[in-house]
Amino acid sequence: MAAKNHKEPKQRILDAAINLFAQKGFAAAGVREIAKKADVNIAMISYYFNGKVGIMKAVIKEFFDQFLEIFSEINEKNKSPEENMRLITRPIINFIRSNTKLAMVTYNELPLDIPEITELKAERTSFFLKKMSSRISGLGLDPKDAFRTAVIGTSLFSAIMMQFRFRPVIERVYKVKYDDAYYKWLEDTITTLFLNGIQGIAAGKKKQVR
Amino acid sequence: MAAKNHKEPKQRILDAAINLFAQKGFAAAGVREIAKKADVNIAMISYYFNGKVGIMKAVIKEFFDQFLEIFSEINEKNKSPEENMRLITRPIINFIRSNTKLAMVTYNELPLDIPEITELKAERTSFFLKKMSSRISGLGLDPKDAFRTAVIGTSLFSAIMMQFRFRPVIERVYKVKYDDAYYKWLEDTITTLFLNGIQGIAAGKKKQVR
DNA sequence: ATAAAAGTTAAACAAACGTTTGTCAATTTT
DNA sequence: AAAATTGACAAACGTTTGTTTAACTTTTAT
Repeated sequence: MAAKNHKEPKQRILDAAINLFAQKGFAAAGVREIAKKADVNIAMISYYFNGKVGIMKAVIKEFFDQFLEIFSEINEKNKSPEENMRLITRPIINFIRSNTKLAMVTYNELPLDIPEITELKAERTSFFLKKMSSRISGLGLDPKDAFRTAVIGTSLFSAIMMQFRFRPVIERVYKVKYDDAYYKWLEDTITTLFLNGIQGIAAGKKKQVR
Repeated sequence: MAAKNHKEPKQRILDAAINLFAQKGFAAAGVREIAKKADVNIAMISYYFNGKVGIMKAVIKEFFDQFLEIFSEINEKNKSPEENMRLITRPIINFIRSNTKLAMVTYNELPLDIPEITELKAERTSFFLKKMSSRISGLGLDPKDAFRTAVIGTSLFSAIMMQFRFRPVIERVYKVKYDDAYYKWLEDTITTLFLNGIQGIAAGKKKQVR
């Protein structure tokens, strides 16, 4: 139950909190539970984070800081549309795969009202919105139509996120393992889906059935 | 603050709970707050729902019961692919529009661990998964590839859901109002996006910019 | 009209909540 | 070596949590 002690206490608290927030939500995870899992005294939470919501602030900052760094900066003009689309889907999938709980906590708590965090959330979310919008507009859409590209960009992110949120059900119902092969397949599927739609998927019969 | 008294107490509790759950999440919403908003004594919650999680059970049941009823039963063979796609996107958008908070509560709490509800969630979610999968497979994809159509179906639902979860940010950043015109435009956009992808959207220049 | 059932209430329950206090050990600075 | 700062701890703080009890009123059934 207790955590590994080879990390700094502050980091141990953050790790434990992310795990518990992902499992039961921010409000349902108690500070005693977090402290126990982090193998740390309860008082250390206020000492390092100024209270429970301070942890959530740190979580949100960490997610957005890391996420906004994942894209290679430029869309190469000489690459195919599919390859350019892949340059968006791949980093998103890989990032969420490596930071599943961090992403799920942030995604889950974003629409919820936590008074002390409202400003931080609004600021980071609008930045996220613009980033996704600009990445999508590099695919041949009108850059002036930022609203449309924002809707598409958030749809893409949410669609990928959904595969992680529903992982337990999907694995059980369709007898699927979330392994390397699956993530490769998911990248292909999402890429084709968002580039050419369901008709694009139906046309590409070369893909094997899973 | 207090609710309208022309409804039955049980329904008032449910309405108040859905509103508060949507605003701050299940765990953060207290029974006293719910009772106050419903204009009902606290004890009535245990009386009608056997406690707080009983309300959540009722919420989940209501969402899935209502959602699984929205689709017209058959995909008409003589309609265009776009019209058949629209027969999926339109009811989803309309339903979430009319039941935004109910949908947001369910969507938000689904991945979270609430011990007494695990079974109910699993059962309903897998049913939801299969329903979405079968609807998508009617669009020209191989019905035997249920896993692929499930991924597409959940992506579609999540993409639409995202537009409601991010509504405050989107409205502010892009100066958009969520009115009839917006929902019509959203239906067009999501329909084209999932049927023909971003390239389909880029090709359809007849659509006006918002 | 009488009895039984259902609905409603205020008050109290123990348990859990997040935070803070005061004390002591360890480290760093002077 | 002395002083100051930082890190860590057990214990207690006052609230708030979800639930239940017992008394009471209203409605329904006999």
